[in-house]
Amino acid sequence: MTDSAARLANDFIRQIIRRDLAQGKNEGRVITRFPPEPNGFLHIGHAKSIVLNFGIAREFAAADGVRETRCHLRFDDTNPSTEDLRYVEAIQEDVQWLGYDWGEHLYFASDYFEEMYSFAQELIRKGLAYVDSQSEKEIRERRGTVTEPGIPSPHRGRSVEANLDLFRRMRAGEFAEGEHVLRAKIDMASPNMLMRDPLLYRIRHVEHYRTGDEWCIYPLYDFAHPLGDALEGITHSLCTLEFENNREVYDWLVENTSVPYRPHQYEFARLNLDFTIMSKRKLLRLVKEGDVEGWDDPRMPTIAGLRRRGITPQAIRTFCEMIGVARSDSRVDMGKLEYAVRDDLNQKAPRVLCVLDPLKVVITDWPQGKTDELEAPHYPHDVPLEGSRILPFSRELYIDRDDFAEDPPKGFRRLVLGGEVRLRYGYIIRCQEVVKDAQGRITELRCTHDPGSRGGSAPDGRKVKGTIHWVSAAHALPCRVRLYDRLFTVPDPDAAAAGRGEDGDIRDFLNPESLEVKEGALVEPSVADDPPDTRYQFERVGYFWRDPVESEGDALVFNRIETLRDTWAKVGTKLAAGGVEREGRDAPARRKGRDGSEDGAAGEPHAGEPGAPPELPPEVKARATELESQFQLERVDAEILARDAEVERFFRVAVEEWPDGALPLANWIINELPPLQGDRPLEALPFGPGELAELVELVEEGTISSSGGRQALEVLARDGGEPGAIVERLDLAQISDPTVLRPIVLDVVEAHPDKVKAYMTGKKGLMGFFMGQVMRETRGKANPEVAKGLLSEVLDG
RNA sequence: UGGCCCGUCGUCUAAUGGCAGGACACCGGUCUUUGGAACCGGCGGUGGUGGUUCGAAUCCACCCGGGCCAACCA
Repeated sequence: MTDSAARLANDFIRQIIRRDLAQGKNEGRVITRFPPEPNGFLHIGHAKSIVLNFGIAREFAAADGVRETRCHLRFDDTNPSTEDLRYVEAIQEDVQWLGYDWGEHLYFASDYFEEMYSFAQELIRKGLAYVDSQSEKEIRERRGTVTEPGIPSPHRGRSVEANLDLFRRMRAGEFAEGEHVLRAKIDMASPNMLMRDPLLYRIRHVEHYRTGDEWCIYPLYDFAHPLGDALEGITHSLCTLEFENNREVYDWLVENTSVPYRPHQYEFARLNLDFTIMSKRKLLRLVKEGDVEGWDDPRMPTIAGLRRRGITPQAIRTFCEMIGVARSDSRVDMGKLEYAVRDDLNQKAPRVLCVLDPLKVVITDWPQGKTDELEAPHYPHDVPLEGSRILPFSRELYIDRDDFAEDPPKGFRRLVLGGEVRLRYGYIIRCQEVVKDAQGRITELRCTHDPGSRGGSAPDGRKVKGTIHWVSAAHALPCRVRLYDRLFTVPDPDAAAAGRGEDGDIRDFLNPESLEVKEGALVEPSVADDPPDTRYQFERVGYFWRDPVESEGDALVFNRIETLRDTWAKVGTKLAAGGVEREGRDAPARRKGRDGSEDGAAGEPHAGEPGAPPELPPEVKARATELESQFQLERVDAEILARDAEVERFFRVAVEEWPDGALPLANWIINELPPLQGDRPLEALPFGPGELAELVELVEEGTISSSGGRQALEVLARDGGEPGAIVERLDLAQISDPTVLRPIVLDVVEAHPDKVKAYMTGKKGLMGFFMGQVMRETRGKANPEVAKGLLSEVLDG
């Protein structure tokens, strides 16, 4: 597998969509949405969501059984005090720049205010919402805590008429902010805090950037979001993990209002990237406090920042596909983004020469005033693009200061006194003399050249290890180069700040060296003719492009998009670590690895001790003891059965049906039933203890295999029925006859000669593979002992 | 602490009861007029303990660790 990106993504969300499609849900529609709040700029975490949502719409358009796919852009603008048109515009620009198109499906939650108002009235009429007139503080205090239930509002019992009237007057502007709110009437004792009568509407006498002063009541997220989704016919509403608890409210709302569609919410892990932050609020603060130059500062993780830095939309999309989509909290290594950026630019960036820190080189045997025009290709041999430019070569040149060493570290392949080096596309030169100023600083190198090496190849075929970049002093263009590094000094600034307690501040972990400006850099003259948005590789240095903001007019200001991989810098770091006083080029500039992670974990707590059994209510314990002695069950099993009276009853009735089957019945009830049960109560199952007993007995007596038993149980749990009949209908009778099984076993073995060889040479784990094949062939009907015996007979000789 | 969710190489992510695989990173090598790219090879993982099963990363129980929830934010 050389191209992982080519492999179609199959994350859990796409699996759900495929499943829904296969089951004919939503009439073959796959409709997603990206729902930003216009209260800040989008960042790379949003890019993950954009690529997911728009990517799904694009991808599934061609899938089987699909009638329609699309992805909406919906502004979730229900909070007038933080939102602004300027953000709406910036967000649209960012989404488009990333390469996505919402077509005509641009929506605003604020466009639904009237409809939402009607849904609120509907809830009131159904007795499912009420106007609460407690103060904000009272509401908060009476919500209870995670361990204690809340206290119902004294206004919870208001009549439908009173609620309707009050709500109408809220809208009419008769009340001040905070005087009343509209609340859903759900459950003040719910273990899910969000279900404790969530607020639906609040009064805000604030002008909304779109609806002006048309409204003075505004819906809250929990109310507006599901309704917006439903109104737009969203089928799969994808959001991040922190909204997990909100799903219960979401479902409650779409089930209790007469919305046209029934959308479903699925949550995935938001993106966390090392050495940066993703909170819009915190990013806004960096902007406001001047820590960065704006939302589009190239150090920012914002789309605008990445764009200004020079990163391409393709690189961001690739990155998003590389990191995948899952449900576990994660933190992605910067290296992954860097890889995506380099991989993209390597394929398209023309190569040019630029000297960041110039050191003068005089070619003493080069005639004064003579200029040689060298043709240099824009791309290396392995990039399939054409193009070249002219590189002027003259007596006075500049090279980068760290491409010369008076006292070279081991392995140094660049210029040294008395040594040779190749000037890229130019000549091989030899350093004859080092000129220093009064302070001992090197000011000039005096070199001679090999006239026969024009273009860089030695006429006599001698090996010149080093090749360095250079510019001609008389022709080079002065420029400013901005080198960016990570914004923070620690991988997880939020955690680091939190680790400092109350007054922890992420700004304490800002990297003071996140921007280094090279004022006196010199770039080859050819760049003057290029389009201003050209992304270059400055050979041996990194990828750069002209800063679109600072490069007004002729000013040449370059941003470093990304460094090149630099194995020499790594050697330098290692040498330094080994106590050798040497530094590779740039070595200290980039901190690799997870330094700064502070507090080394001392004294890991030990996991896995058996641990005291959970403290059960005495009554449960007593019933467990009873079960334990009555049926000779293991204590743990007895307790599991006793924990739920309904489960215990189920078990007891089943045992009545089959008195000898207590143990297997307990096993099946404990281990096999729960996953099939889902969230249905036992009583809601389409079968009872009698059927289970019958089924388990069929397994125990060998009529069907345990695998067959599980298959039958699946059917039983789904459709109900009579076990014997199911076994009959599905043809699940166990195959224990060796004469029947043997040919199947032989077939399986013959079909996999390579596996057999591997097995013979010791890979015994393959027995599971062969068993699996036999089971597959027999649809789980093979008697495992017999099959295994046969297999072992064949394979082990 | 109540509820919900999540634990797979250093990192991200597959395997949906049947061979623990890929990517990034790292290490070594080949090649090289970029210490780039490419290519080849290597290192390295199912949090723990029990149980169910012929077979468990996957199902069950407990433990450990992590996340989210007590805004009139989203």
